[in-house]
Amino acid sequence: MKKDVNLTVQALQRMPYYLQCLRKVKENGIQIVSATAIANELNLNDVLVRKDISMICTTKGKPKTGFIVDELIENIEDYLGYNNTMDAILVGVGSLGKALLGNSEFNKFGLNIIAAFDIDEDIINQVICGKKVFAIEKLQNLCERMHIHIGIITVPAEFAQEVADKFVNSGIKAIWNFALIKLSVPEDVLVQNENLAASLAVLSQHLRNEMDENK
Amino acid sequence: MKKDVNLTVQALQRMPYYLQCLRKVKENGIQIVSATAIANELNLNDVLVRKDISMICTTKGKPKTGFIVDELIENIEDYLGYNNTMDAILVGVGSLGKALLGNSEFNKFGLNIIAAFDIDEDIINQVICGKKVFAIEKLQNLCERMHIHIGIITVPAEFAQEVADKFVNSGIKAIWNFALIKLSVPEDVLVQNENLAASLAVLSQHLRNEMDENK
DNA sequence: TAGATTGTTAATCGATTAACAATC
DNA sequence: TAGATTGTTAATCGATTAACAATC
Repeated sequence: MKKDVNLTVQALQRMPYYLQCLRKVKENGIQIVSATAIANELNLNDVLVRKDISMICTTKGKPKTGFIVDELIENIEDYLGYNNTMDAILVGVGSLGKALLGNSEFNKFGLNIIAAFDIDEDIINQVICGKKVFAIEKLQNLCERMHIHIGIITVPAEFAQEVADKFVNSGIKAIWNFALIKLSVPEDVLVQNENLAASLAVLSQHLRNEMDENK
Repeated sequence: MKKDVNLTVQALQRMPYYLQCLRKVKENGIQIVSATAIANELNLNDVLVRKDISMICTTKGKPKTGFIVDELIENIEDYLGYNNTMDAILVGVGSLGKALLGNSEFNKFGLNIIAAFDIDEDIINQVICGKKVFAIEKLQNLCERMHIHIGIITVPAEFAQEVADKFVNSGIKAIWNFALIKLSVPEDVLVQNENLAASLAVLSQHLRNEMDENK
């Protein structure tokens, strides 16, 4: 049974950490855990954890004892869709694209990349990590035929919008964008940006502060 | 000349987008741009853009005209440290690690990965994308000798804490963590998590909403 | 001058945290 | 019962947005 609510992006992003924490707890043979314990482990506020849990879990906690670990795990996995995989395609078989194709971990997170696309004749028709690379022209047909709704963009920034347009025309509703560019898409299509440059900016600022302090 | 302030993480993460936008504007031969124009392009509030700019730029905008594109670009690049590279090392030469080693784009963002480490005998001493792979035992010595302050973790989650501990002992002050685990480190060390599972969670929730609507 | 844009101050909005009664 | 934990309501906090005078 899955709760039909929407979490804020912040709450959603905490979920994988809860899951990681709960699995560790379970490995240690513990069957019941309090929100307070989870909060301490992850450096979060305990009320926040309780609220997040109550948003998506059908289970209620018991005062004094806490929550049943197994039930929490199942509820979160259900909510995150880890138990029924989503099929996706990937465009741009460069070094990053290859890495994503080869990342078997994604299956654990409910993502299954079924095929890749590129414009480079040398790569087309190759099989990389068990996934075939097709010519970009075949994208629309394959997406429609296979009812694919997730597209991953790992092409250079200058081609990303072009790929996004193709995605939209092919019925894709969610785009995982690794190119550093703001894509414009219709309202019902979600773009999740994986912005490595932004992460680097955060690192860089911290490092500069550290260096300044030690001067 | 660089302003010595700290931006919020949110503001910091907008910077690479401003930069991308400004470079595009410059390519079109435009020399002066208004905050309003940038805001429209990136779907942001114009006051927010103005505030972000005023935080890190030494240039002031001129009423009615706007800001000088070249000056904005230079200020942002300076602030983000794109003009003086930071040296970094990477641990875990799996598919993701290889992809990061091979990503020549990082140099543009001021990051220079100078060496990699692994425990796999078959990989040690290999040269991947021009970067040599060393045995993990050599990490501390190399970091101290070369004054490295940035470490990248691309090992499986169960080994990540161990690597982080080694980093801390070797004088690393900023960790870019691709493993899905909350690392515990001293207060002065920053951990920037690249949480691909969290991104997938966002995609998954949106997709479920879309599917439900079309039922 | 008129109008567009800047930059500051105040208001809003939403997420997180604090306080506290209810429960086992 | 006493004490720990839950879950709700109110307060806080910080980021974003609105309002508006200053400027070219």
